[in-house]
Amino acid sequence: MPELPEVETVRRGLAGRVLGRRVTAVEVRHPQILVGSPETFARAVGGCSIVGVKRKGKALAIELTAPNSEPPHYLLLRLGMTGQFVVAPRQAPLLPHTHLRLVLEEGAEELRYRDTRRFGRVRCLERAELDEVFRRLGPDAEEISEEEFLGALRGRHGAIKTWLMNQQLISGLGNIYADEALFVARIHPLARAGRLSPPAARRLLGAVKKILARAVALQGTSFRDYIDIEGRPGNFLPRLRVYQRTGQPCRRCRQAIQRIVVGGRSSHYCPRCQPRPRLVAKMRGRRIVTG
DNA sequence: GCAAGCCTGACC
DNA sequence: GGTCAGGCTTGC
Repeated sequence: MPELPEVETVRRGLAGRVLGRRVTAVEVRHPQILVGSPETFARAVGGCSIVGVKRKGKALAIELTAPNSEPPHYLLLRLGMTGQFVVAPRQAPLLPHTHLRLVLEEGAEELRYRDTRRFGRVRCLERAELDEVFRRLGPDAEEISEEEFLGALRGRHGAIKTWLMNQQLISGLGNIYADEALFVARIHPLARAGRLSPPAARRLLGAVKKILARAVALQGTSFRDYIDIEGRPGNFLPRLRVYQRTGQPCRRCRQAIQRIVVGGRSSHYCPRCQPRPRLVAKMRGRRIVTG
């Protein structure tokens, strides 16, 4: 599932591979993955040069300039759950679920968007619209400051796991890295976000950044479908400590990893390393009673 | 029938 | 405003 490290790997791949190249032809094979009409999309994108690739959270934006020097516009990509964006030789066989082809200048290669589940979306936007999309996202999880992180936790009554995956508060984390960060920070996924102690909150921020940096360095996690623009899987899978390891021994204490559902999403954690915070509250209550 | 990210809409 | 449930989609 493409989260920040996977999207960043795609961004770097594109920046090193297609910058400066022109899109000479557009083929929309499945309009459902587009926001807006295929005709408008093809007209806006065809003939443009790729001049930049930006990312915020899991959102990827390819900056395009038209030959007639109109203001730049952007291709916004959200890979959803099974989206793949690859550079392929034009004559390479078309795999099933290939929904979009962007032919690159000289005609030997093309960019292809593939998406089995079709949860992803591709959209062509003007600068002001992209700014609005990015503005609605919380600070990028790689760049968020301690002040922003602690401020966003304040007053939140929901579970910390759900909070980590709320893209309006902090952008870039999905189910994999949210579970992994909570394990590293030794915080139970059901702990109330706004009730984390300042040390626990700082520990969580440190864990988020550490996990993301390591995953980016290893080109992300290929749990199922994720590949980079050259078709290569990520290398972080063997480093996962809790995600999808239900019943397997914790790498720290050997206790069996448990799975619970939080906010409708499966959550994996170690019951010994990530104890329920409620116990602390009970003990505090008893201490007052026994004086 | 379940899993996922993200959007929409219902509810307080 | 926050919070939660439902729907999209298809391979397992």
